[in-house]
Amino acid sequence: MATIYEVSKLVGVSVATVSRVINGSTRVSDKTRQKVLSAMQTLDYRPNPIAQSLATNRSDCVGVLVPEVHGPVFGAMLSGIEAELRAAGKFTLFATGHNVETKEREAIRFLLNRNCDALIMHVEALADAFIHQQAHNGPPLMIMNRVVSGLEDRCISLDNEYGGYIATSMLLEMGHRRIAYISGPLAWGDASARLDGHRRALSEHGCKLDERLVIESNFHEVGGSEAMAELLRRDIPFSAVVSANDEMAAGAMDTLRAHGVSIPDEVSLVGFDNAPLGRYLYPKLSTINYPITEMGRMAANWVLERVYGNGGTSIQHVFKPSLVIRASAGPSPN
Amino acid sequence: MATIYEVSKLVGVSVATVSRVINGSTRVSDKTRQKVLSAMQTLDYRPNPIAQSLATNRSDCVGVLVPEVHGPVFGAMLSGIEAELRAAGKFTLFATGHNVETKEREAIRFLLNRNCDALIMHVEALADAFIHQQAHNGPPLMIMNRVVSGLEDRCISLDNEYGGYIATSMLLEMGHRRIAYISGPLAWGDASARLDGHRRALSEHGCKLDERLVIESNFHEVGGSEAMAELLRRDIPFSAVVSANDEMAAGAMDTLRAHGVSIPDEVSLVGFDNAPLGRYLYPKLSTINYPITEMGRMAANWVLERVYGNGGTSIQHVFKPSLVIRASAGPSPN
DNA sequence: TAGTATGATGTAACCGCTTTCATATGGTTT
DNA sequence: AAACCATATGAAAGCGGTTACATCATACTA
Repeated sequence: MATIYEVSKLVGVSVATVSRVINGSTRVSDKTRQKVLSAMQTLDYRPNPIAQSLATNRSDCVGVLVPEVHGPVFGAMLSGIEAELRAAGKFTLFATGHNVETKEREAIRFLLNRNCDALIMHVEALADAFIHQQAHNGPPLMIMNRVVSGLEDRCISLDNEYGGYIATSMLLEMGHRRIAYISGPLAWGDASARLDGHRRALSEHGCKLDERLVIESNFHEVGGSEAMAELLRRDIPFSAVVSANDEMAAGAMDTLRAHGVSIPDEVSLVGFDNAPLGRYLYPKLSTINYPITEMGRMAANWVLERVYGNGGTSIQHVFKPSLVIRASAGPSPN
Repeated sequence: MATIYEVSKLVGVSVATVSRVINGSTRVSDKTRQKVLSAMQTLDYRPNPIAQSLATNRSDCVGVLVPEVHGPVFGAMLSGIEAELRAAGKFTLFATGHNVETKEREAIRFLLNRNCDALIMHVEALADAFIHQQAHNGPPLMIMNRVVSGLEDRCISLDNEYGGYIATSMLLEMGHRRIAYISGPLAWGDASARLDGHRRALSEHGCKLDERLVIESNFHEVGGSEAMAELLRRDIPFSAVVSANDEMAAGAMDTLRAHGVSIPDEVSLVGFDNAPLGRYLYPKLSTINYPITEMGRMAANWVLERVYGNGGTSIQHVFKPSLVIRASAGPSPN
């Protein structure tokens, strides 16, 4: 690989001048610039990014920390982030944290080790205090799907409460009155916000919440399945169920079918996230759209603007979910 | 951030000695090593990886090029790669190529720009010739899901022919004799190999292939749906269908249901890939397992061994698919 | 006891680029 | 014509490490 020295030698100028051409400085005469450019072409010269990084103390790398690489939500988020960053010539470095505190910590260390210019992270296990500290010491931070108080301008999140609200509202408007709810772990902010939305919808429609119809589960398919089994066991009538994510809805659907309950004729079902799997279920799952790809893009744009001074996309911190109406929810049978 | 100079100053040795400690060279006395280590601790010193890269001409980054970041197959592959590389302290840099030649080329350039020590790529659009050239000039290459002749030792792939073979064999053993086949684009190696396996199974069981029951589609859900519609339109009897991937099987299932065909009572259905979606379909999809995560791990291990000299995992180039038996396939009704 | 391995450490060049500061050149202004 | 300015370019000092080579004790050999 040719170096800047060879280019400068070929043209007969100093490396400083070549560097100026590379970096688009105006302080180079047109004639020289042309000669340098053509020499770069001739030698198939490309600046060594490592050397540039060392000299400028920038790496052009953005670290992305997610619980998992795969799965509908994180995959889509990564997709959005990668697309934006690459379009701007920046590199995406990723690591997984598996929602385990030690692993998340270690992943951050790992990414910082690489001198990332910024970090975009989706962490569940780390305490707010740690995030604050990180935000104040390290490189700029963008936090996904979580609102850390005092760092609101660094967070991009979904209005989960509103999502829970519209899910339940839709069912109420279809005439349902007894609506069960399968929640995620209430220790997690998104899960509890979604449930809050459910509560608000009920109360705004003058419907009182029967606590026995709320089950806290774990966001997994099996959990949803078990939660539904428990609901049926309790033998309290309900004509609709909201599940705080699509995976649990899939499990719930399985259990309902196993019990011979027809969807949506006897029981309506609404999920949350608009994961691809919802389209494969039978009947296809009504759900709440979670614009995670755009949220990823937005995070990337924030970084591009804030760290690299590219463009001026105005940044949106809170995204609104929306209804996705499919076959699994219908009018109340009563 | 502390530098190696500050460490050397604090201990009162030269930077060379500190560097030796960092790199685990034996040529340092125990006493000195201890002093250096504790000074590093005191200063919270971590070597600057950029500077190390510049000096050693290694980046500790492995570039990964996939068509898409999300989706069941690539997500799972990335997962395997990232896990292995990170365990070894290497960084994963990724880029997407969208199966478009210009984009794949550009992505490679992008990754090489970053001085990746190795490349793991899943490319569809690039010609063998280009890959050969890349393999001979650039850093070590690992090619996923494709066998490039002359570079077999750089490829990790699935025995697609065998997968097609066992899918159809299973149906034959269940008594099916008229088996339709929905294929992926036959220009792609994996799609045509899968169909070859189907052919072999039929002929080994003394069953002759009715070409009218083979439809070339596009690996997408809608394509599968349309292919099935076409099969039904042709009105040639069949009691089972093999789909060359799960997505098309999902589409096919939809169409069958829309036509009131019961699965598996009237028609058995088998997919390919063992994507998560298969578990969500109703009835749950029988399919062929594609051990993509392990293949990703294997690729990463190859890189670790070949490029970084870590460990000696013996490398497996061709993986065998296996049956996943679920509800969508049953005995022939005849 | 002089001669010689051997192991620990230091010196300094180098990796490829950026950037500050100094210098040269030619054109304006007065 | 002297004084001044703007502009293009070069020289050289970093950035933070690695490593070939030199040096210096120390211990061992004969």
